[in-house]
Amino acid sequence: MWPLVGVTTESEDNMPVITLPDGTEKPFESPVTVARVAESIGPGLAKAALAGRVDDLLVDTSHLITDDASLAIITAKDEAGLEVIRHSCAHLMAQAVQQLFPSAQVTIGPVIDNGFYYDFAYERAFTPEDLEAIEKKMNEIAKQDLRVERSVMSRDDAVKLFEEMGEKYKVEILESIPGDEELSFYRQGDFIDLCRGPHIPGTAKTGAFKLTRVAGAYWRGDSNNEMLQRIYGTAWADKKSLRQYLHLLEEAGKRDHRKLGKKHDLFHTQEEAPGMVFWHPRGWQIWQIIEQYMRDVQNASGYQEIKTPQVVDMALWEKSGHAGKFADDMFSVQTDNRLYAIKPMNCPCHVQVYNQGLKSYRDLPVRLAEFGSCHRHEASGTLQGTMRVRAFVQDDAHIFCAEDQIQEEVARFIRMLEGVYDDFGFDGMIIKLSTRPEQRVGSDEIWDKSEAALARALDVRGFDWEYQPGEGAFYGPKIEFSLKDCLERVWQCGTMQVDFSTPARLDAQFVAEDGSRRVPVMLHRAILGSFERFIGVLIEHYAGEFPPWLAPVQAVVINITDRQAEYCDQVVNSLKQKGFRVDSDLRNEKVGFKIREHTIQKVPYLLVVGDREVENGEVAVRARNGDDLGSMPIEAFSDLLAKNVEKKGRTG
RNA sequence: GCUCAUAUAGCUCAGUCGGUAGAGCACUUCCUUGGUAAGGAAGAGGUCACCGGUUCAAAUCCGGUUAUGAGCUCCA
Repeated sequence: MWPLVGVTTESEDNMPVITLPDGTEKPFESPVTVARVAESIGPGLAKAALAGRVDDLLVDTSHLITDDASLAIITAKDEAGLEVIRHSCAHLMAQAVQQLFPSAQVTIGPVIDNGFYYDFAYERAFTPEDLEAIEKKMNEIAKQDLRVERSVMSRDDAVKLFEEMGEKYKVEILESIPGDEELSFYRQGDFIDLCRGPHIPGTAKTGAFKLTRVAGAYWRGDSNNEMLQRIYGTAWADKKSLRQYLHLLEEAGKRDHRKLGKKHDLFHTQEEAPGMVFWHPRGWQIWQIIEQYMRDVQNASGYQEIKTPQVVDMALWEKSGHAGKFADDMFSVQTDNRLYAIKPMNCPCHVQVYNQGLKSYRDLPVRLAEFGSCHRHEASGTLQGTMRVRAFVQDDAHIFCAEDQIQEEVARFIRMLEGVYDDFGFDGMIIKLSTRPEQRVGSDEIWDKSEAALARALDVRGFDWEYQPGEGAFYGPKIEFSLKDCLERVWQCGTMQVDFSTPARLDAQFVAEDGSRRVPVMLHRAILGSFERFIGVLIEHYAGEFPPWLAPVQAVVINITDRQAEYCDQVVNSLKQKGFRVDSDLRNEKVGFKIREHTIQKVPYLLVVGDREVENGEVAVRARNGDDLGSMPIEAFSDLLAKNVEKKGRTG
């Protein structure tokens, strides 16, 4: 918390007065700036002050307070202070880059999670060696503690100034701002940048920073524009926080699903099938567990499972509108002079199933689910492990319902999704509601209605959620439910989309109460999203240490000498008959060796069998955290495991 | 698709100035039958991603292709 100070600019004897957090009043000599107030409270605070919050406005420490106000001194301990540091680091970096590479032009440099970046236009890409030099230069400038000064300028003066400096990109930005606006600029030494601020008072207060990587980025985020050089950095209040963050990154890297997928023998990919996954026995085991779990959940929630063709005549995709928009991203095959698409999605096929037989309003809602295998030719640069692939299976379902059923169906779906994420051990989901894009089908009235229905359904459950304006699909708004991977990257998994367009395009109908033919609304929805992505997120979430109900191998029976081999086989068979996933390890190795190996493989339980256990009909149970659970009869272990694997699944 | 980087044994990686390839683990065989995180010995294993160029000589330098990674753009 920062001290919250009341500032009265004019008291009876014409002197400003500040009221400290403890209530004491202090007369104050004009002028009242954030820095001087901090100083009057104490030298420690004066040194720590990075910015101020005057009423609700973030300002520099040099800001002059002219009216009665409440003032908070912002330090590095505040989230807002950290943002100021990061933003100032971006300026510091730009200054360093221009000193080292005078022909580099500046563009923009915002604050992001954990740090900042700045985009430069330069004749070549920056190298890791450049980064080192830039970071060194930044430290030098920081040491000089240059004053950071705010100034204001008219737009036209600013255009002139930046034109003289040869900063084409800045001029372009300035020219896109209305001419009558007065703009603020920040100068530190020889560097000046257009910026709202606030910024730190001097370059020595930039905290602890490190440049992390270079990357290309399009000017104005448009792939038709030239590519700029983006430098990313991370910045923190102090060295300790920076170290902690770097350590976190390192640890997170260890649970990368690609690394663990190899280590635990779950899957692989290879050059012959880019963006497609070869699932190994253990990985496929996990897949099947999840698929059966989802099947149970869906069955309990009123869904009917179907299966539709993989290869469908292009005509259907043209009718649905997908070919027009995504033709380049579809795999296709030409056979017998007929052009087919390998299905990129399941919806049109589900409508074909719905369309069989005339439906009555009494039949609605119809909920059709499919573990639908889809192929999309995603751009090569977007592929990533199992998270973004070209062949994937969705836990897809489409709900055909009447307009007045949307609300209830959405609410019902969200309950189901919450239960599923909970069962998989996820707590922090991120919810976004994407609204109408510029290019869309359907009337504004319908969009109003469906956006409101989705928003209401979220509010009813009391969720935190955000709008993503303009990000909806062309046929309707959508809710996206995302989970985070170990690197805090956000992956969209669940989705709920309202579609007023596809059913009509594909001639879906139902007979209403009054006997008229009407078009149902279609809800597209998925909880896992794709199995590939969801399993990838799961691997990272659990760092490969799956809970017993998901573990591909739940227990390994280990003998000490050859004498117990036969008994081990009996143990494995009896546990397998109960439906558990159990392996034996009868290799001619020492117990310690085998225990080490299976512990590294994160097998939940190791069952050690020596002569003693054979004699008593027991197994010695060791948990994967190293705990010795003692010897127990096989029955007792199977009860223990059963308790740990309690049937997951909720009814929506 | 764009920018940059990377590609060496099944895996993780080393390979200096351009001179015909190396480690650990894994694998095979043998010895060892050992009670809770690595027992010992021997052996086998590589067209250095692919195609081309420079050179007396290329894993190494250059160009292209493919794949992968980071980011950007995209994501029905």
